[in-house]
This record gives sequence, structure tokens and C-alpha cells, in this order.
Amino acid sequence: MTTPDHPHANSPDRPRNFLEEIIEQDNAAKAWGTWPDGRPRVHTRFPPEPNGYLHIGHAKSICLNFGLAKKYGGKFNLRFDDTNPVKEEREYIEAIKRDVKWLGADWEGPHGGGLFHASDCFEHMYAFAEELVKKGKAYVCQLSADEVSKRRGTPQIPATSPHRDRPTDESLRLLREMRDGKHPNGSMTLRAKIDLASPNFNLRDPVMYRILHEEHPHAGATWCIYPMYDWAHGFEDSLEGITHSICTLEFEDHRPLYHWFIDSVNEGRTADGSGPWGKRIHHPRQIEFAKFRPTYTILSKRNLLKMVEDKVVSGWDDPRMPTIAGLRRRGYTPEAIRALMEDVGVTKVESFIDLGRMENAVRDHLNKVAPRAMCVLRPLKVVIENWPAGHVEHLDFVVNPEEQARGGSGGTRKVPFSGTLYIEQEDFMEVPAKKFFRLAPGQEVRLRWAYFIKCVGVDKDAAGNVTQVRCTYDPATRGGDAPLGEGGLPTRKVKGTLHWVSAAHAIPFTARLFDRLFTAEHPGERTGNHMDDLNPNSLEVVQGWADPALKDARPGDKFQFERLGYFCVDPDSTPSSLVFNRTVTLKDAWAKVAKE
RNA sequence: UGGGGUAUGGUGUAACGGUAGCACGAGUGACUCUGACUCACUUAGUCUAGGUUCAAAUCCUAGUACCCCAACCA
Repeated sequence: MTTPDHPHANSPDRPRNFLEEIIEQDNAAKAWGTWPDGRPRVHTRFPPEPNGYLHIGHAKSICLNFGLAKKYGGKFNLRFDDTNPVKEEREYIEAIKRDVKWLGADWEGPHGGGLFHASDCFEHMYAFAEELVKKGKAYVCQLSADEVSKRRGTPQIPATSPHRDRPTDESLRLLREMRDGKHPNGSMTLRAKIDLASPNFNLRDPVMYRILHEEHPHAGATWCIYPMYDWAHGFEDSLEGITHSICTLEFEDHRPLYHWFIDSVNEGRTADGSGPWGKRIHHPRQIEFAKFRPTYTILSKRNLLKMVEDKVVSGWDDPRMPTIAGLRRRGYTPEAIRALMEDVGVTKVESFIDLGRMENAVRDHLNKVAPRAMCVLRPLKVVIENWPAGHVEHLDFVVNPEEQARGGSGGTRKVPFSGTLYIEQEDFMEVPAKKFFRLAPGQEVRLRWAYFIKCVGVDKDAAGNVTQVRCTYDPATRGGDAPLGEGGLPTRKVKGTLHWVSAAHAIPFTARLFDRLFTAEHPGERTGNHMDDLNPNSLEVVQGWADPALKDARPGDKFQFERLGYFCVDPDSTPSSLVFNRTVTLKDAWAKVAKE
């Protein structure tokens, strides 16, 4: 290879995105020190607020943060950013842990740095707050939220607060009274003394603590003042030794604040701890990236919560929901989600991801791993007229042809065949359309792994609907292969291969067929209300007939129903009443042809 | 109006002054006991206008468009 003009050109292991570039530069400079084994330190975290379920957008952050820790031999923390007890609940904490672990971001594994709660360092943070008051960098303000808002100013006009120059002794006394519960909610706040005229409104003396007489899901009743995000977050990162604090774009404006708080605490502190304020604290680096936003989807937790509360969906884990729990129930796999995130990459460009790419990602993975089965969703009865009455044969069925194609065995099992079958309604046309090479009067097709059959007649009800199709089979095609003629070549070809079940052996099952929750690419864009774009037909339930081998399928098991799609056993399923969710259909070239 | 960001085929992404590449989609064809998978080919792009340079997606200047920010949310 020729010498590249820049260090990473054409190199196969060059950084794959701007985050990796930053990390590799930092690593080269040993900017964050080293682990005991001498490797440069990389420590990331995923810091959800437990105020709802995690969704596909969070999955990007999880994959990113854990992936970086793994790639660079670092650590990954799961941290609950639980600074607002008003919105947070235990249920969410448990759900988040389940989802993060399911995605493979194991905070307890070889790349795990552990599980943390912001609330576990409230005491420490409070000490920092008193320190800032003593340093003259924070004050207690008795303006109401409303008044603060009114005095916020404009880009040209500075904000004001009458309490800004309150003596530090008095602020300290009031802060302690706040902590001791001597004041009601909203009566006062601790504010950072930064710059009331800053064009960045985040710097106009932001609130550090507010009074909230509220039980905390993790800390219990110990506190009645709670830190705001900006004040808390940097210290959570600092105390955990995070090197790269990765967050989304809307926090870019907050980065100066992130630095201000840590710098202010560090002011007067020294590397060795000598001096009045002690040792300097760790100062991580905040980096922002663009969110993952799929089309035809909403992701705001507030709106997702509302759909749950309004019973528009069955719950946070409704298979139509973009939540991780919903995707899991739908039949998505962690591998598929990780591959998807790898595929879309990381940048600072705000973009939309075609929902189809999510579907492709699952198809791709499930195609490789899902065992096949033949099931009929909308049955049409087929009677084989020349089949010996009462006769049953057990034919070989390849469980995973993909594995076979890759050189594996694929595995086989037996599937029962008899004289009365069900096929898919859409696989028969009395008057066949152009290029329709499935079953039609006089037309021959293959029943997969079984026999060639030819349609010889149709029975109808009084209304003229087809009730059953009469066929004959060719005994010489047993197994599904045409008999060989001269030179070992097949004597004839059939274009169509249909899936089928034996009516007497098939087991009934319920299939839930999902469509996107919203009909608009950007829900709410038209009217301002995403509910106006709700898809009224996002769930269809059908009763079908399943391959008898599926009788022992357990919740979470995944299959490809051949020619139909990928299906996953729902938790509602029982041995006596099977319920399958359709994860995604197979690509359907015929559907395109048929539309013309 | 102030501050902070971002602009490359339909979509997502690469390029770090030197051949605009990859993936997905779409189209065509091959293969096929899943109209799936796989394979081949095709398609189509640097926000605009100037400038610097032998050479600009990349550097400079001026515009334009879009996103975020005036919670005691995160």
C-alpha cells in the first residue's frame, strides 16, 4: 500500500466515526490516563432517567457507549439519572435494567463498570453546592418560577434577580434550611452565579437545587431538595471516572455549563489535595451526537406514555411500540438492533432512518437463525382426489435451508401429509392474473417438500365463493422433485411452490399481524397532533393452522413461516392456545407484480 | 432578532487539498423446492454564489435552508 496522505486513509481499522476519532486521539495522548494493565482509559456510560421505558433511540446510545467501551478495552456504566422523583418510578428502573442487559450492554460483564444511581451521590453533590456558595459562586434565590421566567430577559436584555448579591452566610443558612425541609416547594432555589447577560440562556444563573417534598424511588425520604440536570450530571460523570460523556445534540448548549460547574468546584483545589478545598476532581469530556429517529414513529416518552395510558396500545411492550420491550416482544433480536446501529453510524447530522431499515435488520438476522415452519394464515381447503383415503405420509422437511446453504446440515424433521390440506387463500386464483404461477384451474404447482398437484376443479357456496379446491397429485413427485428423465434432467418444471398443512394434523393458532402505528412518515407533521396520523389498522388478528411441530413452541421462540414472514411466540401464548406475533413479512416480489 | 449546531444520490454514511466510494432502497437479469435468500449489472449526489489553487466536498468570503435553546424536565 502506498503511504497515505493522512494517518487513517484506506486503513481497514481506522476510526469508523468522529467519536472513535476523538477517542483514538485521546488514547494516543493518554489524555485520560491508563488502566492498571497500561491501556489508555476509556470509560463510558448510559445515563437514563427512569421516567419511562427505553426505546429504539436509546438503543443507539446504549450500543454506542457499550460498543466504544468494548472496542477500546474500557468500561461501561449503567447509571440512573434519578434527579427528579416526581416523574420517576421503580417499575421503570427494573424495565430499563432488563432492556439494557438484553441488548447486550452488560454493566456487570468484562466491560462493565457497574451500576450507579445519581441519587447515591446526592450527599457528595450537596457538599459541592455548599462549597460553591462559600466561594461566592452560588446563591439562594427566592423568586418564584413564574418570576424567574418573567425576568429571564431577551437575547439583548439581561436577566435579573434581586437576591444575586445576598451575603454568602445568608445563602448558606437558607440552603441548609432548604435541605432541612423548612421551606415549601417552589419557595426558593439555589442558583449558580454565572452571567445574567449571557446570550446562552443556560448560563443566566441556572437553578442548581429546587425544593421537592417528594419520596424518591431509590433514595427514599432522605431528601427534599433535588439537583437539576446540569448541576448533577457532570458530577455523576466525574465521580464515576467517565472519560467521554456522550449525549445528544440538544445538550451542546449545555456544555459550557458542564465545564463551569466542574471548573468552579476545582477552583482553589489542587492536584495533591493541599490547600483549603482539597483535591481536584476529574473533568470528563462531553461529546454530542445526533439521535436515531425512525420514520413513521414517535419517540417522545411523554407521547409514548400517553398512548399507554389512553390504551391506544396494550402497554409499553405492545409489539407495535418502538420501545425495546415492544421490539423484543415483536420478535426483534439484540443482534439485529446492534447491526442496525452499526449500519446507520454516528454523526452530528440530524436525519431520519427509513423504518424499512429496521425491518431489513431483523430479516437479515432471523433469516440466518430462524427455523422454518409451514403455517397457513388464511386457509383454503384442498382435496386431493386421487389420494388413497385415510392415508398419511411423513415427509422430510428442512428446518433451516440457510444453514444448509452455508454448508451446515440444516436439520430435517418429518411433516405429515394427507388427502385434505390447507393452503393460503391468496395462493389460488380461479382466473389467474398475468404472471401468477401459483394454483389455478388446470395449473400445476409444487407443495413444498411434498408433491406436485394440479387443480382439476373448484367448489363454491351459494354466494359464489370458492369453498374448496379439488386437485390430483403425481405420486412420482414425492418429496417435491420432478421425476428425472433422459440424462438425469427433470422431466418438467413448475414455477410455483406453495406452503401447506395437513388439515387433520395442523394445530390452530392465533396470529397477530402488525402494521406501522402511524400512517404518516412524520406523525403530526400535518396537523401538529401525531394522533391524527394513527393507523387504525395497525393490528389484525387471524386464526390460522400451524405446522404440528410448533405445538411445543415457547414464548420468545422465533420461526420463519415460509413464504409469510418471521413470527415470534407471544408471552400470551399457552400450549392449548398458541399466539404468534408477526415480526416482519418476507420481501414479496409478487405483491409488486400483482399491483400492476 | 441573540446564541449553539448541521448541509454529499431517494435514505444513511465515507472522503481529512489529488479518481466522489460503500450500504440500503429502486430498476433489470441470473439462480431457486420459500416470487425469500444469494449473485450480477444499472440507477442517482457534494445547499447557493463568488474566491484561492495546477487541483476544492474539503481552504476563504458572502448568502440560503433546516434543527436546538428563554422548565424549579432530562
